[in-house]
Amino acid sequence: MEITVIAVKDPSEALSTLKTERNNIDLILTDYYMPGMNGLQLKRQIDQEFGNLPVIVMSSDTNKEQESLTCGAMCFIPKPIENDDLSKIYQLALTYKRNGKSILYTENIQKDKDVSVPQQIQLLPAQANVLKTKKKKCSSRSDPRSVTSTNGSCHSTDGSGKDRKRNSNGSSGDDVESPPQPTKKKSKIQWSDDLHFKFLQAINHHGLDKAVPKKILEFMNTTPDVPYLTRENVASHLQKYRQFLRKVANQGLSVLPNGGIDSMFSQAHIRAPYCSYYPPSASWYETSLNNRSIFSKPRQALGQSRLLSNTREPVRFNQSPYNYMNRSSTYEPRRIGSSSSLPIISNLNFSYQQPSQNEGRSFFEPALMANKTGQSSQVLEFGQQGVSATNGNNFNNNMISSYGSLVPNQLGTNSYGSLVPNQLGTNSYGSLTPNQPGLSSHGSLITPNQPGMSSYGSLVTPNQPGTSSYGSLLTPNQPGMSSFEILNSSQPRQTNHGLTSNQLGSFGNLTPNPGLSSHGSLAPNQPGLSSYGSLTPNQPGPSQFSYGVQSFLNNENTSYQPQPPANATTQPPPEVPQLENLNLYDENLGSTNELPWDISNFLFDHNKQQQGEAAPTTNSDLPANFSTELNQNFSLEEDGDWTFVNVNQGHSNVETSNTFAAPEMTSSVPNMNPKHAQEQVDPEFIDWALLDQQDLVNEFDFTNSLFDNDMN
DNA sequence: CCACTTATCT
DNA sequence: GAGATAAGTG
Repeated sequence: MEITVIAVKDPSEALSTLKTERNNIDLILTDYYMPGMNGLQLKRQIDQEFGNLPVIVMSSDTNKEQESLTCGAMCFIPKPIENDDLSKIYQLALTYKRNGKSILYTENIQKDKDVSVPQQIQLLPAQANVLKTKKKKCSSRSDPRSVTSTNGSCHSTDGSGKDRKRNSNGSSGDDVESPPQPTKKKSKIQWSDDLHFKFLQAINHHGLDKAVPKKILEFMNTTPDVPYLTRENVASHLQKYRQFLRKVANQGLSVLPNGGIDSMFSQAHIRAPYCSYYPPSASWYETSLNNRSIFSKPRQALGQSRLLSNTREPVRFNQSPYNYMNRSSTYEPRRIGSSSSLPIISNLNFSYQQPSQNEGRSFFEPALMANKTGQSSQVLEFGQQGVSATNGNNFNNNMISSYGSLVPNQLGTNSYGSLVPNQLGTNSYGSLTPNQPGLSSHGSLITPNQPGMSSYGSLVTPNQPGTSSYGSLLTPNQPGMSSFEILNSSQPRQTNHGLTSNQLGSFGNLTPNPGLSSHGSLAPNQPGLSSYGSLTPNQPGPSQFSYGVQSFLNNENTSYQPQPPANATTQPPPEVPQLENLNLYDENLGSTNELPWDISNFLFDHNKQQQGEAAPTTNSDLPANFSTELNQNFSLEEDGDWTFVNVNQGHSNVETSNTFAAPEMTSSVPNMNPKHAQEQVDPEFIDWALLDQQDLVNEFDFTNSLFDNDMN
């Protein structure tokens, strides 16, 4: 039999030749490296356009052998080609020609004793699989060559097996003639983080609902270095991924080991690349909200700060107990990081040399700080933006959690506050370095989190489309997402609980937000708006009122009595802010005036007497069993290294002369949800500001006192 | 038949 | 448990 060789100069010509000569071509011999596309890409293209044709890949780069075989090359021939090889290629071609250019060449070759396969030429296991597939499908295609003589019979399952799954032992009469197994086992696709990341990118690109295997595969193939994947590979992975999402959606973060992120710590890490995507489930979302005081104070929780400060102010870590005014954050059972136990200290990998006495605290001594202060660094506190703003020292709270290893964490373990990159496959908490693709980022400093990931408290982390942003500093989150505690502005139509102005309701921002009410912002809000507990006076304007502005810029009187604009004719009467003014945006509910969180966790009655009346003199204090309760909450041993402190022990009123008197405590908890029964609470008597001011009480001194007391 | 999802197997 | 593969579906 005669064999004709058609030589072409490049892949595109090969393809065009195939178009016209498809029926006359039985075997393709290609180089690996070629202009335009490599040999495997060419093969892929051929597969798509012309069906399976045996392709032999040649290259001097023997590193490409494995890839070639994995990608379905018939065999790989290292260059330089030897005479021997040529003859074998010839034999192969001849064999195929003889048997028709069906894909079913594998067994034929092996049967054909004449044909000896060169050593480097390894039969691709996949061929056997293709063979099986073809068999099962009982092809009725008209092309006679698609069915070989050796395997012409279609073993129909005659419909009876329709509702039956396959047997565990597939040999029950299935294979009329089971093909010889290839010598090499088909290698499994390893969904590495990198690969999964690309998978996520594809999902992201198409949208989760529209991402189907084929589209995903196409998208992934646009990026170089993606190993050859079949649609089935992707489909399988997609199935697993969806299973994961479902699980997370159903259970929220409880899907994580032992019910919380911090428990992951002791788990070392979450396995499975699937774990790198947390859809903002309802509970998670709610949890986030619960974590913030609507009243005031840019503060605790995610979203840090220090890097924005050019001061040398020592970094302070974890002011969690300080957060006592925000009961919901510490008592909130589902709050991220507080839901179960704290990390086990023995898991921490500190590598820290204690500095000499006069070295002072530095950014690099998180471990020491944590231990010395007893401020048991909590995972939940990934990098705060601190309330030290009250002292004009903005951003000097911790931005990394207190588990600040100075050495790289171990492979496969999560990274908390490390200064070095965490390892592949691990999540990153408060690290200074970027986390790895496909992983969530919690409080990292310079961690651009990856697509498909939510961003928690990262510093310069532009989070990706379709993800929510929690507490990031420079993180413009994407349209349609809510933004919590971020530093810069979020996108329109979002609620922003952050540091910068957003378009909608603003809580605890550092900058003014236009057009909306402002709670606890550090900067004045815009004219015509109400202001709650901001640090600066809100703007003069007709319908604004400012509650409890703890301004260090202006005197407090004016903070309660903002000056009308020059062109104002009359001073507007004070106006009690209404919750209706809040323009909350909930991802699920859309715009809503209803507070989406349960405020019953707030234990204090924030009513105060009346506007202008003398403030109550009772300092609010923590419940007597507060620390104990917390420690129990977190399964801490009372006398262990990890303990909560009662923050009120930390400072004295002398140091904090600007301490505001606490509101009178009553047993009633005001129901601040207007849609619920409001009962007898006169809105005019609600002074939200007091809470703020209590909250904002000289944190600087407080922190110092902690350090001073505890470091000796 | 194809591509997708789901079920099952390895 | 990850990934492959068969079965079911439109």
